[in-house]
Amino acid sequence: MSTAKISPKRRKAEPEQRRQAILDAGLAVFAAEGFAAAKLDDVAARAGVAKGTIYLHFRDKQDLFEQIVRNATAPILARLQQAVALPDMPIDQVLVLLFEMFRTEILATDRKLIARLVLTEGSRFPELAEFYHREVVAKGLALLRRAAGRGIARGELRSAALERFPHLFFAPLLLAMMWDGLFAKSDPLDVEGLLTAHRELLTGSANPRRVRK
Amino acid sequence: MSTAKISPKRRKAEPEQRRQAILDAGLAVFAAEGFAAAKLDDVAARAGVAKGTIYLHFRDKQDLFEQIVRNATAPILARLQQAVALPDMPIDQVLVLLFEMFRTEILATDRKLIARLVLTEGSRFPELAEFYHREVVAKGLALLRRAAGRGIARGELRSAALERFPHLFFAPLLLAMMWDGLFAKSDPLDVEGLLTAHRELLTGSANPRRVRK
Amino acid sequence: MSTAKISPKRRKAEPEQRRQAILDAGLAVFAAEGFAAAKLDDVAARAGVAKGTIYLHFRDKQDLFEQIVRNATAPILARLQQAVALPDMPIDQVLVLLFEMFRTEILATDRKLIARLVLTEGSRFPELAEFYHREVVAKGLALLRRAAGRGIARGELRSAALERFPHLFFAPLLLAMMWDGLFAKSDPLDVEGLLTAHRELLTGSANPRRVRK
Amino acid sequence: MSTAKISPKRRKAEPEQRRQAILDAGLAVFAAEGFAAAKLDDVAARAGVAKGTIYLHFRDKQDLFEQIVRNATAPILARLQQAVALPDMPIDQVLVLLFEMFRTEILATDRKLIARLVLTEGSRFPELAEFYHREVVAKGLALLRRAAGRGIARGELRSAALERFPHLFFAPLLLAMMWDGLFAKSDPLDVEGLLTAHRELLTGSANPRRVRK
DNA sequence: CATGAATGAGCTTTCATTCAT
DNA sequence: CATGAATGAAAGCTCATTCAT
Repeated sequence: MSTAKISPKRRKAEPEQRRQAILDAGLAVFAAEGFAAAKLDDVAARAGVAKGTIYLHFRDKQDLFEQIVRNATAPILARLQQAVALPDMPIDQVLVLLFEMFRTEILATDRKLIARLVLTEGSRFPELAEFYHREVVAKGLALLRRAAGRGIARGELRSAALERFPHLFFAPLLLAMMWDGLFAKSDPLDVEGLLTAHRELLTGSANPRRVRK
Repeated sequence: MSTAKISPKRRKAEPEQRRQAILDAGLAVFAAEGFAAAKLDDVAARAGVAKGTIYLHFRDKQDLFEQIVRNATAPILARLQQAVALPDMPIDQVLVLLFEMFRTEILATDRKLIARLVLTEGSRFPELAEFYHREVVAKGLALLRRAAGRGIARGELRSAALERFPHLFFAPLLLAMMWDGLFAKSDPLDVEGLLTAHRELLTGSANPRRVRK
Repeated sequence: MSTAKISPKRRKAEPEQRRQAILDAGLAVFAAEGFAAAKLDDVAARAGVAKGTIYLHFRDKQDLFEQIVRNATAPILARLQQAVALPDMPIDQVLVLLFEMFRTEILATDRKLIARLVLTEGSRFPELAEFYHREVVAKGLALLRRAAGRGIARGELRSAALERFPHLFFAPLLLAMMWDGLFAKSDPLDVEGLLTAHRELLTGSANPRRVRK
Repeated sequence: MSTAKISPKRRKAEPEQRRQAILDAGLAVFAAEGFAAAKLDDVAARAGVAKGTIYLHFRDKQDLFEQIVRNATAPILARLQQAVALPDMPIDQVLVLLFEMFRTEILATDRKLIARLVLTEGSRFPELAEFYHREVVAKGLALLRRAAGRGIARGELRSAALERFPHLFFAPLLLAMMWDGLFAKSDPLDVEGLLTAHRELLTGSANPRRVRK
């Protein structure tokens, strides 16, 4: 009775699951080896499928790579939408939220690998880089540019420069993302401390709450 | 015997020139293609030597790659030494100097390619990453940590966090380095503006000198 | 039970129709690509069946190929039987009939593709070549050998050689069959003219009827 | 002493010899298996080189195939030139010469394989077919068209049709070339007899010498 | 019977590395 | 030292064949 139910479901559900398994395996392998050195044999093995199966879902190695990145964009965008929809709040709280979101939703997940792949391989895939810029980077910058504008209007931010260069909000996030996997072994980075310090700098003469602690 | 006289100096000098030509060509090719996709054929062609000649100077492809990075470290270190040896000066001036140095000595030169290679390939070469961290990153951080300490002592910096996380000085430099080659085409970055804005944030309520100018 | 009634004939007829559709599709694909380069995917698509269906009717790719050729033999044999059964007539009329039959029944139909396939792939399928020789080639030669014998006896053919080498009747047909598809684009062949000229040569001092026209 | 001489020669002479070895091996393998089924592994093994060596001389499999055919054209052309340069002689002698040349220079050599390859694979390589038509077929036809014209003028040939369709001279050669390798095993063909009979037909009221025998 | 997703052996092609000259 | 032809392991991709549904 149980098998009678499981079996039909497994067969029906599998196509998309298989595709996802390949995407997941591909991400792991591409992240570990880089695009050029990644072996589709390894991807297949890790996904638990035969080599040929990859080609039922993806045109070729490059297509798989691009689908991995494109596929991971949707959830990030969803997070950004949430952030955009937040009620107006002090810039300091916005940053606390954003940095926390970054730590839990990006750094602690596979999405960190996606972002790193874009950074490390993007220059060899111009269309992909452009896609990522358009869908993720530009939107994130716009979001923070607006928040910065409001913060400046309210007098919460001293420097107008943040509206012109919202990149400055993100630079330490980028650094944190790259540090790990490069220098983490010899010199681990206290990401929480880094981001707290970053907030201090951005929001002015130190964060009283933090400082007192 | 006659040939030995015709070009005694050239014969002596050439091996080292050849080595350097290979290093230069290798940097260009590795930077353009990444380690795995780089072809030693291309390196040899670009260096104007035969493919076999590479193996007279380097054990294998990986050794060439590591030598390229290690070889480029010395000049960067020299710059850092200069910076360390500078007389004590206001933190603002230190930053102006450092950011200018970064723009002219790194961003505008091949050293930018070296740094990018470390960032993009470093995780596959742990020893190399460790070497780079020890020789360049750690020293740069220490330098700025000291400068930050002095700045705080003098009241030029509001936030003590910069002494704990001198990384924050560098994060926008990292961003500038990666932006180019990824998103430059669709959204060029005003690096000078970015770094000026960054200084404003670091040194407090806007940069009066800049503003007046 | 209800389905059994809805289309009792269709259900019975379909299997054979399907088989024929696969044979037709296979001929087209094998003729266009050759045996080795032909893809069963293409055959299935062209036949409007699933790939697996091919294996319900044929053991494997090679079996399909052989069945295609064997299957096409029957109609050719029927034509040959007709020709054999013809009343005794002047050799010239026999040739007119035969060449016309060749043009309309072979050259203008898919059977041209069959013959070409035997010529181009036969050496890799010895049994098939032997089958084709036994069933078609040998019979055709025998037919013409008899006709030649009668023509010589009647003084319609000058050369006894045609009885020993009835192949000479067929050689231009072979040439016509191969020319097309090889050189037709740069140098189209007037098959009717060729066969008429051929008859002139075979039947002696020009064909008076043709010449006068 | 002997090795001292052999060694330098072997190294210098080899490049072109190697290329030729690959061409020869390729012809054998392509002729035996057809283009699509031929394995470059087999070509390399038969040529006594490593697989990669093929790619030092030929762009890819198709290039190797085309070079094999193109490479074999020169000697055939040379033979044709000789034939063209022959002094004017009775058409019967021309045919004796030509057919003999065909038997010894084509049928008995690897060039037979070349011609067969063009026939069996030409339709998949239109440029190659066109090349072969232009360089070999058209020239051969022109040669015989001239000879036919002279023969007709002299009254040695009864039918003017041969000038319009010199193809008729060649058709039995084509048949002989294809017969072998297809039906030779079950029904060997007496090529000499066939060509003699063909000459009888072409040159008129039988060949007295042959007939008496 | 029919389907078509899945398989994996097998093929072409590349390229780091070697070595005779 | 320098060369570059040769090597052959390794990787991407294809497609005949199978089999659960």
